[in-house]
Amino acid sequence: MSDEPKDLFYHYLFQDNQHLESGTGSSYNEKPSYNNYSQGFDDDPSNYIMSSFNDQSLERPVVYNSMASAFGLSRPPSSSQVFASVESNPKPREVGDLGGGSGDVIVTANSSISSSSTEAGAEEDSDHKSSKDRQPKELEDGGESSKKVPSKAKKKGEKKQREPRFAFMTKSEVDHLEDGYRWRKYGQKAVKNSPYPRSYYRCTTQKCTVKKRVERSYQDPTVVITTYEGQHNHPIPATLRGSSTAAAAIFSPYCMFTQPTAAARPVPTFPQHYFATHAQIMPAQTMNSQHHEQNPPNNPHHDHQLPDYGLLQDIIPSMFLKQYNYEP
DNA sequence: CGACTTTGACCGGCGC
DNA sequence: GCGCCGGTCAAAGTCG
Repeated sequence: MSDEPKDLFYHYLFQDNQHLESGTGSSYNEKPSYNNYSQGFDDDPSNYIMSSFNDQSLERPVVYNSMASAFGLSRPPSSSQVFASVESNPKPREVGDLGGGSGDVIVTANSSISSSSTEAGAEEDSDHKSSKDRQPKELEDGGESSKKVPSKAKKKGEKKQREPRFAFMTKSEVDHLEDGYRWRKYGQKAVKNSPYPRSYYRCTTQKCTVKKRVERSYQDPTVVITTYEGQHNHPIPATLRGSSTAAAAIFSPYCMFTQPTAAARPVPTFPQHYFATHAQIMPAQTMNSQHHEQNPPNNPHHDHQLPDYGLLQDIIPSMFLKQYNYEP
């Protein structure tokens, strides 16, 4: 990740999501002011996560079972508060960058969501297995080690194709949030200008190429940025080691997010039940004020102060349904 | 013993 | 070409 968002253009969908304008990319300077805990993202390059709402057909999509199924991605992590953004069809670029399109969705919700990865048959492939054509360190004299070298990968000049990505900014005490899938950590890197490392995970299911990155915002350490890349081509594992998250997931036609799990130890910021049945897109200003109010999470009056900004399915372009073969 | 994490090395893209 | 940086590999270590 770089110091600056480079060529990124982004567009905050919640600002004009009334008319569902396809993001043509407002400039970097037009970003809105943010609330306390998300203001860190303003300066965090990781925050410049795009979604490409370039689809022309913006007819109302059908009900989603979950964002995961809608996008064919992993479930968002369990947590009390989640900001999300989508990158649908990213142009080839450095994997570290989160940029790509335009349009940004911020979703707040409590907790983990229902699962159901679609059989989407994603564009299986690719870049990860072939990613490297490097040689093992010690292979010179053709010892047995040379066998370890898998293959050659891509032809030269062939740019990597990036899987669609979905990023969540989550207020949570734990870095790696339980999301129902099993992950294997395959790397950790220090993040430039951040005291917090970035961890790289890969889905442990065979032939599943989904990856995710987890890092903590350096400006607001209470916020975790989780980025999913790719689509699961399998259901959530029936049994999850040390957790019953998968089994505990609540499936509702409208529900993306379910009750928090103990594993996630979410920080209670919103009323626990408020988002239980509605995934909501909320303007940044709203989150702003809510945050500044600092109402206790279980204040019953607080519930009524939360305006309804509509359901997620009302603003997500139908392109995702098509792209990921989602069948309602 | 298998599954998973840690960690240093390596690779490739990109800017200068 | 060089250096920086993000991403990945894979050997070694850890854990249950």
